[in-house]
Amino acid sequence: MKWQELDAQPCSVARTLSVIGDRWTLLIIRNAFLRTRRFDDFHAQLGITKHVLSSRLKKLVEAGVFEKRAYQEKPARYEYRLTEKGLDLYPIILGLVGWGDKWMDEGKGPPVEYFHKTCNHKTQPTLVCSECHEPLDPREMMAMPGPGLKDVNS
Amino acid sequence: MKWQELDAQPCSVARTLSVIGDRWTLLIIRNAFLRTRRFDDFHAQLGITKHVLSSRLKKLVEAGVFEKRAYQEKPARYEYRLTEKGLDLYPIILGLVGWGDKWMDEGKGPPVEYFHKTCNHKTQPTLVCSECHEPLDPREMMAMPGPGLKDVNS
DNA sequence: TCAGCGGGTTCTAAATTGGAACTTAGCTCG
DNA sequence: CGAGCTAAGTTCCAATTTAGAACCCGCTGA
Repeated sequence: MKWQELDAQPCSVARTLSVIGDRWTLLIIRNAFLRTRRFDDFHAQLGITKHVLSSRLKKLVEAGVFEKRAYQEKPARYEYRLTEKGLDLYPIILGLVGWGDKWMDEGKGPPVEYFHKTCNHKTQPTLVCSECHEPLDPREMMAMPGPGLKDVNS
Repeated sequence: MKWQELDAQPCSVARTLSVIGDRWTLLIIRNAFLRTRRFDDFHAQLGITKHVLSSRLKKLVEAGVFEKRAYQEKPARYEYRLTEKGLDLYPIILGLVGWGDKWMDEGKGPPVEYFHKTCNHKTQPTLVCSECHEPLDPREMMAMPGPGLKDVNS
């Protein structure tokens, strides 16, 4: 399977990965959540080559994750801002953070901690069931074909 | 920055991506959660080349995400099972599913739905604050340096 | 004894990445 | 006036990674 065929699969994981599933993209998005917006800042902070950065930003703008907007004219300068669709990637970033904190911290504790301004506490983001609000365990979940699969295996 | 330097960064996102952050790895893990365990099954289901599959499985076993165990001898046959560390990736997979369901469903509805056996309901996994149990919004969160960062910027 | 299976390895060609140099347009300093 | 600086890229070549197919090995069942 080629990379471009990925978004045609009837699987939300594959479709999501077709947008954000490469080496650099999630690091770019991580920095965007830390308020980085400019080409050169991404370049300097990430150590990514300009070539690759340029192509990823283009792809993410096309995908609707970033919006490219001029923050000045003369000379024209642009910034990249997360759209609503991009902001919705936050749970994925926090999922990555949570796993890294738990399994890759080298015994030193988490490098970054999160504070929830709404309730004024340090928070440990947790994935729960929308119905019973209990934390989810993979062994207690069952995957079933949904409506988006209907016409595929008919 | 090279791929191998990624896990040395004082960032849990980077460290997590050093393990699961490439094209195929998350698809392999997705299928593992759907109970795929054998080399040839991964190969057939994913359309991944054997070369890449072999190298990814090796890497994931080294990282402690999968455990390689013989399920028969004569001839020796192996299966790959998620460890506790691997099972802990579930929130990330569900995060990817959730985003794909919301933004990439092509108007047809989700291809796969999840049923929570504990409470007997179809569920929409949700990321909430561990303290106030409200869903998290990136605009209401603040990232702060944690203990794992101390010695780096001293 | 020979076809088939599970679980790989090896090979070559094509695509992607890294790294450095170059471009473009408008400042700003002397 | 011209030299150098800045932001945001593009172009080029070499090195790495991937795709795809072929091959291998130990064992089995017919």
